[in-house]
Amino acid sequence: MADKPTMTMKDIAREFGISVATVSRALSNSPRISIEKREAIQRYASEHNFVPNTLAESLRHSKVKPLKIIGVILPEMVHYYFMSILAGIEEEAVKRGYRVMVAQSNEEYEREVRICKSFYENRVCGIIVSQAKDTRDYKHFQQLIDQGLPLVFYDRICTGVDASRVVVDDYMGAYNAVTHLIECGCKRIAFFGSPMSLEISKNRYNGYKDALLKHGMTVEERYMRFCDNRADAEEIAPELLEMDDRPDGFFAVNDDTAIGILYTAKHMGLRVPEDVQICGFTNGDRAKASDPMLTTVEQRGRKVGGQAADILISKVEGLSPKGKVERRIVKTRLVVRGTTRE
Amino acid sequence: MADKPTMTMKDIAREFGISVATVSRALSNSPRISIEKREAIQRYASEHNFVPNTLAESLRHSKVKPLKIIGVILPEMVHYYFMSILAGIEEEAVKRGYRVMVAQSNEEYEREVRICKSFYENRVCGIIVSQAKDTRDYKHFQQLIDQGLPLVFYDRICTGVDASRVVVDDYMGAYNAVTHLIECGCKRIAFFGSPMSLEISKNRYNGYKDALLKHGMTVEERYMRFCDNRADAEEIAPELLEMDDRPDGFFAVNDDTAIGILYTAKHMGLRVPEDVQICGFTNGDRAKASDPMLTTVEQRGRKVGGQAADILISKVEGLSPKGKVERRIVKTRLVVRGTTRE
DNA sequence: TTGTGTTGCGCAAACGTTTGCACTAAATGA
DNA sequence: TCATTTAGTGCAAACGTTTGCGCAACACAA
Repeated sequence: MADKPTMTMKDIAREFGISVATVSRALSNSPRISIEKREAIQRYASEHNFVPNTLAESLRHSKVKPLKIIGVILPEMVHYYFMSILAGIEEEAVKRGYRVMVAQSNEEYEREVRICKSFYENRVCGIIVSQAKDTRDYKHFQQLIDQGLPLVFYDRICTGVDASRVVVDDYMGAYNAVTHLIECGCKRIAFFGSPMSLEISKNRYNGYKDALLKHGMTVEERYMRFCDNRADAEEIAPELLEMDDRPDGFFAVNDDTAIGILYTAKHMGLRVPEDVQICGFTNGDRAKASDPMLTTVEQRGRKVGGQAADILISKVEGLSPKGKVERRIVKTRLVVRGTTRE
Repeated sequence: MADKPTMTMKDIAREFGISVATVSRALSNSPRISIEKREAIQRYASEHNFVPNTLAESLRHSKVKPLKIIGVILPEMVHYYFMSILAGIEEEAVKRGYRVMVAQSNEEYEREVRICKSFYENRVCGIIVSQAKDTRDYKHFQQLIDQGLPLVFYDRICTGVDASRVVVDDYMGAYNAVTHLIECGCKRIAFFGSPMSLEISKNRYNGYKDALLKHGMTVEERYMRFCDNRADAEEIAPELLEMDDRPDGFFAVNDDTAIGILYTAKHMGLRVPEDVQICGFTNGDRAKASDPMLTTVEQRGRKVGGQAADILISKVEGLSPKGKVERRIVKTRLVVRGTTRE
């Protein structure tokens, strides 16, 4: 904010009685300037904290130098996990001298495309994105990459383009959660998840399945439902809970759904965790607000965001090759609370 | 993203067989160019969607034109109210062709100062901020204003500088909440709030007080506590609940605290809402996750954010005078759920 | 002496605008 | 008729860099 009296190369040139060209070359370390003069000029410049005029530089090169701004696209903002990720990105970014520009796609393809375009025009140095549910076409992402902008996906990775990605270990998260339920004595564990079109649903389902098989249990269709929100859970859970051999354990794809199951069970007169045990996924604000508090898989949004930012910045700064695809997997952590016995 | 073959004034000049200067003047509508030529040039330019090179423009004027980027400072990101506000800002911004850059102060003064500086250097067109709890000194804000950057405060307004602000109607929110408790039959209503140093605490307290007085009740010191989080609430609430004439109603400054009170009461064997009624403030994720669900004051973060962005953009675009201080108050809305009888 | 390099630096054009000034031609006034 | 105004346009400098090219000075070899 301090208003620099804005010194130019001309000033330096005058000071040394030399030409601007020489100053320019000295500062860019051209070997065509004698070493003594070069150093003298560089010292003088840095002492008087000379900073080259970006405008002129860019104009000359007829291309602008990318700013230290990371573009982040969230499917929606008011969402615990996404906000945690944003927080993680911001922290890592600040640490390394970057800022973040943020936008929400509202899960709409059209919006996502517009955001990409706008980010590009605003000259962000790279983009971190979780694609909208709507998105089936990946041209807008590919274009960015073609323009040389590094791209990193998180959470919902894009299968259409080959870019770096960081996701949470959904498989192990689910595997551990279900194993925990089994260890707490559950014999019939239900699965409430999203349709398998999303990578993460598939992974969580596989974790669920493998945990069952590993412990000699069978995977039963009738204990599985496509359901990923509370309203649906409250509608669907009674079907299961009224069965003769009703599930005594539930693994839900997120906390919201888990809480729907929890209260449905309670209102049906079942005790949690004595009669029914429940495990969610996320560990957001809700998890601690329920009664009993929710056992859940901590999704480590901050960590995910931090890793995504790290990958991106490393590419931007050339610390790691731009083309190289990095895939990082953040470990989840089971948070045991009141909806499981232990 | 579409790579324009980047046409310059020179191209236009060549096309018309005139000089660049004339083109420049024609496009800037100088009366010194004959009207026919002016229009012809303008038509040609827009038909070939010529867009002037910002770099050159800025270089010439030796000052850069502000970008359409709004800087937003949040005390912390992972916080329901603040994310709602951010979402509201983003929506309004997008609607009007702006983008948002975001940073969190973590409630630290130092960080806040650095963010302001960095935002300025990144040439945001204005800043929307809720000051950190730490902040006692307002020079950094004043400097921004002095540099001509519009500033809008939300939530925690800064008393040190005279800038536009948008806050929620804390007074009426509290007043209505407490009135609701009274109408539900509460005779002894406790108040759990933050210290009165913050404007918002004072307002909520006043709303509480006036609602009591208005209904012929008295304000009793012993029913009031400085407490604004769950951990403290769980420690403090028992004191009150063990009194002979224990409160039968609680008004808490946020949902977190309210939930602390709720569960403390339940664990002490009291029934909610039969024995004790509770009302919170925020209406975040937690509010619907508790059992029973929390009656609370909806804080309308999206609306607050939208209004803040509106004020800011109007100033940036000169629709409203920059110097004028706007104060907007967003109405709250009482959301009645299970922790009050009605 | 001439030829051939090498070293160190400056000139000037270029990037795409804006703008003060000057110039021409036509119109107007006395 | 000549002086003055006016309208319409172009020249060229300026903004702060970068960079191809050329030039001077000197060294060294033949």
